[in-house]
Amino acid sequence: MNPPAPIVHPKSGPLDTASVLWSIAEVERDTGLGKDTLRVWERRYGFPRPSRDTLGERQYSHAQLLQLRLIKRLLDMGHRPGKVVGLDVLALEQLCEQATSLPRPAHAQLPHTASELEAEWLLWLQTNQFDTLRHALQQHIMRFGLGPTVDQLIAPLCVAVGEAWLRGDLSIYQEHLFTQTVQNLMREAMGQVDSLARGQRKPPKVLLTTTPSEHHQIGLLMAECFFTVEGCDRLALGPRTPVPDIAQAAIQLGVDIVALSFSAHASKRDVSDSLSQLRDLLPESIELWVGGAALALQRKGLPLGVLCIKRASDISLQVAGWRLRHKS
Amino acid sequence: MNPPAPIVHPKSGPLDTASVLWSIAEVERDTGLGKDTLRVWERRYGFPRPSRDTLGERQYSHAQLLQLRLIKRLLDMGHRPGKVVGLDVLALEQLCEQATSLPRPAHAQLPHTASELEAEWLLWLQTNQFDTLRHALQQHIMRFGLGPTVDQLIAPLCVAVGEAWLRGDLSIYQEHLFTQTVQNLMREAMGQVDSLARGQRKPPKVLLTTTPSEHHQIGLLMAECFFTVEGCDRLALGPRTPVPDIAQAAIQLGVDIVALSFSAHASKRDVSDSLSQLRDLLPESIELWVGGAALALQRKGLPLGVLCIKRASDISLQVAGWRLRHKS
DNA sequence: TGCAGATAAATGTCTTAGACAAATTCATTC
DNA sequence: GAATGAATTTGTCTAAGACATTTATCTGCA
Repeated sequence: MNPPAPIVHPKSGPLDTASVLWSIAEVERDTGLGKDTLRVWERRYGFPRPSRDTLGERQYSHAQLLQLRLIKRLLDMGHRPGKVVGLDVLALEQLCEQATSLPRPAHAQLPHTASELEAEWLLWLQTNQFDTLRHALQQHIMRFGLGPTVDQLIAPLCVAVGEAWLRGDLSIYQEHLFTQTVQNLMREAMGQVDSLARGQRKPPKVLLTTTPSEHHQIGLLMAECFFTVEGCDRLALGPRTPVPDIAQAAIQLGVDIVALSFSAHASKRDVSDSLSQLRDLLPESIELWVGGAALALQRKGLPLGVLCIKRASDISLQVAGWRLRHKS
Repeated sequence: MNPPAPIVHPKSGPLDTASVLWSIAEVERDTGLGKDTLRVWERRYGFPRPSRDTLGERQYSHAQLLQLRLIKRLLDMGHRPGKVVGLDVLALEQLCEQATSLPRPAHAQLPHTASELEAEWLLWLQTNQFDTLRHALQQHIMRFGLGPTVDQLIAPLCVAVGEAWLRGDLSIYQEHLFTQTVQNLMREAMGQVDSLARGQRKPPKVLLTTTPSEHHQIGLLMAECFFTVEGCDRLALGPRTPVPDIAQAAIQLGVDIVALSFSAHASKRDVSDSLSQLRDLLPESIELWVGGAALALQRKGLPLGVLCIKRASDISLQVAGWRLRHKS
């Protein structure tokens, strides 16, 4: 019904990914760039200029798809379409590396246990040793605790996996398996913390979810981990709840805090619109906390009454602050 | 970037859901009907005919949205647009009830423990007693086992929740919380089964996932439960893996079976295209099993070499059959 | 130098109407 | 009944144009 997509199907030809052609609907799904956007870029910037089939419909080459992925990544990092859509692959890759090498110093501040081992962890993924990864992560949790593991190991690993995928060092299914492994692990760990607490949950009561355009759940789970180790009462709605329904849920369930997560793929517009709408719908007594890799969060211009969490580990501090404020 | 959606925002007016207007992008997200489809229906059938703002852009009323949801449900059940898009709400509701009352006898064949208690379970959801629900489900698993619980309790409950949402008896956040509760429970139960087995996993090795247009994961988890109780070696990719990557994963990971799940919202085109493409990409030695509520699966016309699972519980039988075939 | 405000450029999404392949239904014939 | 062929239905693609909104640049003032 929705995006059925005329699948270009290499019946019995060479099965190399390089020779496959992509329809506009498939490119939209793969890159997250809307059909209208793709067409208007072609009109304005002359890229991408796909070939046409007998019907006159666009057929994107694999090279164009890769270039579009690269462009999307750069847009998510804050570049403007007019500056990057016209460039060739080489220039794009330079820009990308230039940017990924910058945030390193920020990470270097922490005990860089992970940062050095990172290559080894990635190797496990590349060789499909997911059980090894799982055990290593479990051990890390036991040794350093859930919070530090999420903050210093899982979060940087997610970034590294994303970059490896972009470089082509990791295939999509490996990224999926990584995500599933990590998610299950976090859920399991939280379950253990809960069973230790024997149902004793302290305030604040927190509602966790994402907006409908945000599919990624892993940031939310990382946040939930920190709320869990603080012993908070949590209600996880999972991803993709419509904004009015988030507000309804928060009010009817009587929560103290609504926590949202935005990945790097979130559009600035969606972030600010959702936040201001939600802030309006919620009573003042309910706080709105938001975090994630989205660029829109790092700029100023967030609506008033929205607390931006820069690092997941800051949640512990903020929870302590909340409890202090509600001591009475 | 992608579907930023001009959010219609009732700044300080009456906050009733009934008075809110919806943009075409929001209607697309809510109903799953594409923008192009909505516009072409208006042109052809005269419905929905939304009002326009000062810019000339479509503003759908809440009543129109509800009617579109109803229509989408009927389409998913196999009705044709030309027959249902022109009808009024009353006729639509009659059609809907007429259809939902039919499949009951099929369910009545089983021990209808659940069917009678269903109202009580739904009441827990409506009153937000999710812990009660959770405990009751856990108890049910302990008493009757994971397989029977999934087959006779969880699956019908999912259907009942979907219908309750359509009737307006359940809000979206309650449906989300239900889904999360059930998903966590199934994952937990599978974890327990695994820990009992101490890593001993027998063939067949199964890869579980959905296609990119299929967001729903719960059917997949139900399937995974049955593979788990059979002691199979499982690899869960989570939802939304591109078809070529499913094939790549299956080959590189050396699985015996690829298991896909399609919810009722899946379009026929997507189902058949994905299945035939995947069947082509996979070697014959890897079996392709598919199940779910999608209508396309119940009709004949599935590609050769695809095994359609009518009920989740059939998985146990099929696994036994597979093992018999691979005895040598 | 730094900050406010106005102007100009950029950008994504919506609009229109037409076209056509693929799927489905209906009528006809064996 | 089952199968063949014609007619209808249906979703998605195409085109260029329009415009609100956001971002960048320039200007003036402290």
